[in-house]
Amino acid sequence: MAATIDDSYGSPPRRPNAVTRKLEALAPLGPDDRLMLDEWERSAVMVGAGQPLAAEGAVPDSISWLFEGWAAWHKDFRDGRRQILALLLPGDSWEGDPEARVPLDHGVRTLTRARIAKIPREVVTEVLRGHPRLATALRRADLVEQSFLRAWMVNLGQRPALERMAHLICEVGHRLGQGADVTGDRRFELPLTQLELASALGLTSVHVNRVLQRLRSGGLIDFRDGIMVIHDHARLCALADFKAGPLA
Amino acid sequence: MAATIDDSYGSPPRRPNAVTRKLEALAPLGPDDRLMLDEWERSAVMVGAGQPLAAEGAVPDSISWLFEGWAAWHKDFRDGRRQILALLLPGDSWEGDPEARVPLDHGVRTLTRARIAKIPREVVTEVLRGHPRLATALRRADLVEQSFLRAWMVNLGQRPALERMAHLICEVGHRLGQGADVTGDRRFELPLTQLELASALGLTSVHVNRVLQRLRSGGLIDFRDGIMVIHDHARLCALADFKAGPLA
DNA sequence: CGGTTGATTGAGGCTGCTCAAAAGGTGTGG
DNA sequence: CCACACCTTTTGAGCAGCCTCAATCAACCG
Repeated sequence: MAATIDDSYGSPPRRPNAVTRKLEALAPLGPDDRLMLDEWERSAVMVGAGQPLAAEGAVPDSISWLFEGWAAWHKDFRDGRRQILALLLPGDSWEGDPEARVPLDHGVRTLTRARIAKIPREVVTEVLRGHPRLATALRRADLVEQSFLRAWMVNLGQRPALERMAHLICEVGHRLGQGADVTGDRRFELPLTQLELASALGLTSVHVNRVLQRLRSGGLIDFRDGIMVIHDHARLCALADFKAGPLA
Repeated sequence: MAATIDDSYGSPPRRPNAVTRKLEALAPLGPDDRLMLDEWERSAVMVGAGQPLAAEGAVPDSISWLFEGWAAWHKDFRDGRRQILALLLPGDSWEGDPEARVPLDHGVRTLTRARIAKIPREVVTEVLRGHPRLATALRRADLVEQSFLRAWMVNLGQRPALERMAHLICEVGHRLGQGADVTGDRRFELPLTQLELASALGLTSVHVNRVLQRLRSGGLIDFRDGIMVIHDHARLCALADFKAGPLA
């Protein structure tokens, strides 16, 4: 299952890992940078689905990279409700601040099985000193992430459910599919239950279900067994008012 | 009008400017740091209410500090709708990235008359090199801001209108009133129209009006002529499920 | 004094929620 | 191999929070 996440677009074997691919899209890297990332990848461990990676209130002492699988930032309420603040896709990192020792105000947990490298803060700081291009790429990655957060906020604040869902699908498709072929259907794994989608969108799972059916019957998408197929990308983006950021 | 914003708690004259006050609350500053901030303040200019400070798509070449008055990040829609993403209060800054030249994905505009210092990026970078405590304070300020953004997102995604409004009031009161006396009413300027509140909360101005009336008739607050009075702070925070962040 | 902006109120309707139940899938134990 | 529990998806009925449209009123301003 998890192994197919990175390969849903049918690329050649032996390609660089997800982190390298993501960062290379943001800033040119040198061979030394790539070797460093490969070394980090070697320290990655496998974690099951639904595992907490960081609890609200914890003081992070490391930065983690997601080499494979999905995770999410979230805030939980006493009554069981949950808001997903951001999705973490292969290549993403979290616990981003390299210096200030501040407790987290949100939790992080895996959504699928995931391969994760946890690098102590000091090591990252030291490595970045000797790898300026890597540092630039990471800074840009942070900007991109914040840009997604703002778009997500607009989504929650301003869009009705149908468009909100369409926007999430466009965002994920865009983040995953930088190398997608534009003709024909786009297809990717979206390993979220309807309940998790609801937590991300600020809706109930019942309503998510009905919204997905409307998108399906409109011929825009298909979503079954964790596979999202976009039939009409142009119309979906128009509906969602989706605009790709300047960097991402 | 604007001159009273900083003085609504009736403090002695000649106290440090808003930026210094905010940063000192986050990390200890030295006399040299304070002098630097005073120097920056001297370069501040007055800007009218409702003026754009940065347009979506612009590539920022400076970092700006708000010494007096209010401003907001926002995203506009074609149809005239607007989402306010964050409020900027006296002491806050924006266009925060010191390096990457990335176009803004949101606009910034004043909500009131405001006094603003615009410092070129290179100057800031150079100054921070020689003022490590200032650099620490600014990094922490950035963390606090991101924490507010996440809380705002939860607000938009999960809370019904009444609680959403209560949460915004608590947040603003908290950010403004670090030195407030806790007994009796809390009172501060909230120079937003109901339409602007609606843009911040993802509601219509009509509904904002009704929600304010409910809070008023419940004895929780009073809001007239841009002055917010909190009668029952404990109940308001409980209603809003407001928790102050670890730093702020 | 007319024009504009913001606050307020009312009527009516739709979106999205709550409550409830059933169906399909999957893993577990007997 | 079946029974059972559990999770996810799906469907229905009814309700209410919030929106839309519209009009009125107060305050300010040229």
